Amino acid sequence: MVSKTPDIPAEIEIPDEISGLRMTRQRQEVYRTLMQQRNHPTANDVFMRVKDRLPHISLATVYNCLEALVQHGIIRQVNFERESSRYCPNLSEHGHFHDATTGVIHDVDFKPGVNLADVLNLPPGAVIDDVEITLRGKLASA
Amino acid sequence: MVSKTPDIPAEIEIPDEISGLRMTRQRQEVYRTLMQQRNHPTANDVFMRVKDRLPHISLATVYNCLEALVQHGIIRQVNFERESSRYCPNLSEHGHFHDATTGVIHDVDFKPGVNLADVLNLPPGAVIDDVEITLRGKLASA
DNA sequence: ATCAATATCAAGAACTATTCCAATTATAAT
DNA sequence: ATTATAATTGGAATAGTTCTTGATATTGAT
Ligand SMILES: [Mn+2]
Ligand SMILES: [Mn+2]
Ligand SMILES: [Zn+2]
Ligand SMILES: [Zn+2]
Repeated sequence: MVSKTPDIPAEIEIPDEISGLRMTRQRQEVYRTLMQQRNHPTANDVFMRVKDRLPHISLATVYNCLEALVQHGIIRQVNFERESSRYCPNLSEHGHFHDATTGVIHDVDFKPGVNLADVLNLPPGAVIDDVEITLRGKLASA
Repeated sequence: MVSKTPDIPAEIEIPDEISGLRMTRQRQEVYRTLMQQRNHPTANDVFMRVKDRLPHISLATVYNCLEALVQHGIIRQVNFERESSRYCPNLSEHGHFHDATTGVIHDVDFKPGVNLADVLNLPPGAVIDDVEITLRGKLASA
C-alpha cells in the first residue's frame, strides 16, 4: 500500500534563486517539505520525507541544505533544550510553545506594539539583534 | 606560584541536605563553584574549577551533580543554540542576554507585573509551566 | 560548444557533548 | 557489624552534527 492521500494538496512554486542562494533540486525539496510540514521537523524528519522525491539524497545533504537555507534567512533553526534542532519556515518574528502532553510545537506570535524593554530589565546600552522565546506547558483539553 | 588571591573571598555555607537532596562533598563543591563563578559556566568549566578542591572528581560526576541539582531546582540549566549547556544558580525567573562581542552572558530580570499573555498571542487554553527568553546582541561600548 | 573555475552533493569518517555501564566506595538503616 | 541503598569513577557507548574527500553539476568565459 504505497499510495496515500496527501494531506496538503498543492505544489509549491519555488524560484530558481532566493536571496542569492542557488535553489538546487535538493534545496527545493528540503524547502518544500518545510513549507508543507509546518510542525517543526528535525533534520531527520526532513530527510525521511524528502527521500520520497529524491531517493538518492543523503542526510549530510539535508543538513547542508538546511544550513544554507538558515544562513540565507529563508528558514529558521529552533532548539529545545538539548533535543535535535528543528526547522521552521515561519519568518515572522515568533516564539514557540511546546505542548508537554502532545509534543506539538505551536508558533506563538508577538502582540503588536510590544517592545522588550517594557518587559525586561535589559543591561544598559544593550542592542538586541535576536530574540528567542520558548514556552513549555499544557493545553487545557476541555 | 600556586597561591592566588581569590576574587571572591567568603566561604559559602552549604547545608547537608537541600530539598531532599543529599549534599555530598562533590555536590557541595559543584554548587559552591556555581555560586562563586556566576558567569554561567559549562560542565567542563565547573569540572576544571572543582578539580582544585577535589582532584579525584570525574567529569561524569560533575554531570551527575549538575543533573541532581537541576532536578531538585537548586540550579538551572541554560542552553544557547547547540552549544554546551551552561549552569546558573540564579533561581529568580530571568532570561539571558548573550553579548556577541564579549561572549558574556548577562542575567535579565523580568519587569515586575508583566505577564506573558500581554506580550504573546498564546494558543487558547495554554497553561505555561516554563518560560525561556534568550537575547543576543551587543552592549554599546561607549 | 568547449573548457576552466566554482559550487554542490554523497558517503562515510570524525567530532563532541552527554549518557550509560560496571565496579568500587560511601552513607544510611537495622 | 551487617546489609541495603545511593553516589562516584573511569571508560565505553551514543547521537546529533560537522568534516573530508572525491564525484557531479553548474556557471561564465572563450
Ligand atoms: Mn520528529
Ligand atoms: Mn567556557
Ligand atoms: Zn516556528
Ligand atoms: Zn542565569
